[in-house]
Amino acid sequence: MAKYDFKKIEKKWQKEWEKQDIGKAVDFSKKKKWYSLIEFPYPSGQGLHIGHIRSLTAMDIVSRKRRMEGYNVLYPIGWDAFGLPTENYAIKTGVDPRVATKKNTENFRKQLKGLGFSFDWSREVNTTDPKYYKWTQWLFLQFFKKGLAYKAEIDINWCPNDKVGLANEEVIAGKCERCGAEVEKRKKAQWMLKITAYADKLLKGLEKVDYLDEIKAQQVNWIGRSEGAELEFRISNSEFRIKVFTTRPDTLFGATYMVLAPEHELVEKLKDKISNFNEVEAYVKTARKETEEERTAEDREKTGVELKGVKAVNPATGEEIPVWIADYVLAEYGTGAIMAVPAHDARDFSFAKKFNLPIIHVVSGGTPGELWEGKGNLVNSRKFDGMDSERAKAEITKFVGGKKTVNYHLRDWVFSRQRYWGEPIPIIHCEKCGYVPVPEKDLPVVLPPVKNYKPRDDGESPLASVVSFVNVKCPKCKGVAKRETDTMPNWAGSSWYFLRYADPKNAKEFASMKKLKYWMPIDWYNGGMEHVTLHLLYSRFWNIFLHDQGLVPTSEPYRKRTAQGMILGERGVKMSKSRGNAVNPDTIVRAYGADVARVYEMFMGPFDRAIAWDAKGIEGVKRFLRRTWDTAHEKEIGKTKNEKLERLLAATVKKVGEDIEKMAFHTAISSMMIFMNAASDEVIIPAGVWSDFLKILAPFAPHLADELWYLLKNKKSVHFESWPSYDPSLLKEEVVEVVAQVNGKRRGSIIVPPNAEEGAVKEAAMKLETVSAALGSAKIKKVVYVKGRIINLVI
RNA sequence: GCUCGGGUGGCGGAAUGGUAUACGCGCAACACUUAAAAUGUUGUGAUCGAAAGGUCAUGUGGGUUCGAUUCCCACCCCGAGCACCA
Repeated sequence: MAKYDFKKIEKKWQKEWEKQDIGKAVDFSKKKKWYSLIEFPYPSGQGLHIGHIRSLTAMDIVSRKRRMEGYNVLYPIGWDAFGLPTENYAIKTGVDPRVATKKNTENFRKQLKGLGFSFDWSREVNTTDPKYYKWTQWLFLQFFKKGLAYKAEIDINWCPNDKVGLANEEVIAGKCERCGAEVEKRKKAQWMLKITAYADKLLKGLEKVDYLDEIKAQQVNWIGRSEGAELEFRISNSEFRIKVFTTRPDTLFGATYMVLAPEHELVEKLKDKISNFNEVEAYVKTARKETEEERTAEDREKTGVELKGVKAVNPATGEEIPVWIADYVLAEYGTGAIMAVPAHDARDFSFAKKFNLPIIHVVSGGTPGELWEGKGNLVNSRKFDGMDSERAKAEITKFVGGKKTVNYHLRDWVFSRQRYWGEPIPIIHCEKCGYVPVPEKDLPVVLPPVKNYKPRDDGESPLASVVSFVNVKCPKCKGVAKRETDTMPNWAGSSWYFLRYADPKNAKEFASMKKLKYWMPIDWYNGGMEHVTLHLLYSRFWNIFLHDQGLVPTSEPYRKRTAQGMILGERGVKMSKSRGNAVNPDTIVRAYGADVARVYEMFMGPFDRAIAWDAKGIEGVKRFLRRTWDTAHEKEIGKTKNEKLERLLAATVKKVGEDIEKMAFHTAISSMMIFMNAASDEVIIPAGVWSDFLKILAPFAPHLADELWYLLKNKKSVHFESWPSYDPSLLKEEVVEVVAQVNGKRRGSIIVPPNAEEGAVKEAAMKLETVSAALGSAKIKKVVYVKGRIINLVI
């Protein structure tokens, strides 16, 4: 018997599949369509990560099963190739990112092909290809034309040492990742996308999609919808008013002071009235310098300064209350100002304690003088006394002429990067005409070559140094104008790549409506947990927006979204180069083969849970596949009747089919192992049983399954076969073991037909010595009989 | 603090109201071998027992039930995400 030579087999079938184009997705096929998606990888210099295999294998299994079920399947692949690591590599070595990207994608392609994934390679996309990013730019302009892309002064992370604007992920604990210098905030005009305009749609859309609960929860959390009221407070002896947002208008009578964010515009406007303005100014300055890290640190002592000389009037009581500034109030949220109700808000409470501000209890519950954030009936609230707090919210809002409003934690999306390796933002700035979009015929705005990839000392992108790129004619007035030199964040290309897969070669549109109508929405999207907030939210935002413009057929892009757990290093810590515990996929594939690598990664544990790599565990899977090979060669596969095996096969087909849909791949594999263990005990295996087993094994271990399939003298690949069905009557056993219990405790068991009647079973059970011993002379009070399971005698 | 997961043998884990510990790893004994590896067979939660069998075990404490890993209540611990969001 030939040895299981996975190297030879895997190479052979990979070549054969390429020839037969088994991953080919056919546009407009009459078959039902199925679209499986994985997050397209970032082609890093390190090559494929062991974790990629887990996600890609899972969707490969689903895709292969769907093909066998008769679907026309789209399972595409591409490269999310813009981004920092390649750019940093260019800065360090001077290697053109285009060159590095080409090399890296070639390596990734080779690695992925070596794992036998059934991608439609003809639809490969690459976000750094001008033919691709032409449309990323075009899509940005659609946002611009609808007023959803705008420029605003916002804070960026600035490294004073490297003189460079940093991406959030480059700021580690408030310090520059590269040089360790303390990161500062700096104002810079940035392009923004108005995702907040879609907050409600992003929230509502979640109701009709099938995402893992924790994924939905994270999205909901991130959007952070909060219902409340906007109330106005008059400032004494002044025409100014302070607007506040509150979720607790019912506590208005307990508002004993107000707080403005240090950045609040009124601070400057009230300058003349503020007697301690020097102190105030100093506080604002420190607050501005503080890093996000410091400002939001846990258990931080509250700080603040009173605006002396300024009083606000509580609209409910008519009483004057002091106004403070403090950094616990955020300028970007709500109105940037709050009414402080120390008795019923933890933050206001600790602030009031520190600065000796009055605490007035206005909702019953808790102890007066102490914090109470729960509901109750109003007290100390004049005519509202006794009213329950829920109703009082509306009544008091009405009473003081406020209005109901909704606020979101979601912020607009900062869409500018002062970086080289990204899509140039296709905008021209003209003194006369303002921001003018680059005309469609001039797209793409191609990223020009540069000598130095490092952002400039003034914080501008290296593109700002390319004179021929910057200086252009205004498309509108033909006067002198300057090109935008900011590039897009790496989220841009990944916000719509799934649309391009439907029509990847289209030179006239980002994708044709006809093809989008055929393929969208994505039926199943799997990826990492680390992308379920931002990437998922951003791409949903783009899709919903494009749907509103009539450019894509569905509002939500993903019908179903799941996430795999991370693969950790051997002792359960994160895999990393620095820890030296990273497992190299190439080594694994070379030593064990692609099929073992695939099956092992699916067998390790529950798919959605993080799990530690186990060098020993992979041996078990190796044995399983080798045993399958041995069985195929040693046993006679032929004409025979074997009811036991037929029953087991039926149960296995059912289990594997159901488990794939639940992503319970590990139990699917364990049930195939059980079948194999039984099959290897037989001398002759019925050919039909063996064929069906190979079919259900095929999505998991596609190479081995095909090899053994051809061994049976089949002419076409197992991957063109239909997913097997099973005879449900085979699942019914002819005899069953019924456990005999006395008072719920197992005392023995009896073998009976599945439909045996209670009387007969009871009689048989009582004949058991162990049962009669347990019963003794006691009287049976009750009998609980569950057919095929248990009989419980209660005494 | 809030939200979402999770806690079961030496280890990864299975079982979603009905035989707890499937499957795999590890370990032990045996067979094959000059030997080792590989392979195969058998065993493997703890504890008492020569055995038959008993008792105890699914984070902790309570509850519902004939019966709870599974359902309910309270608590403890671990992981992930968010977080001075008014």
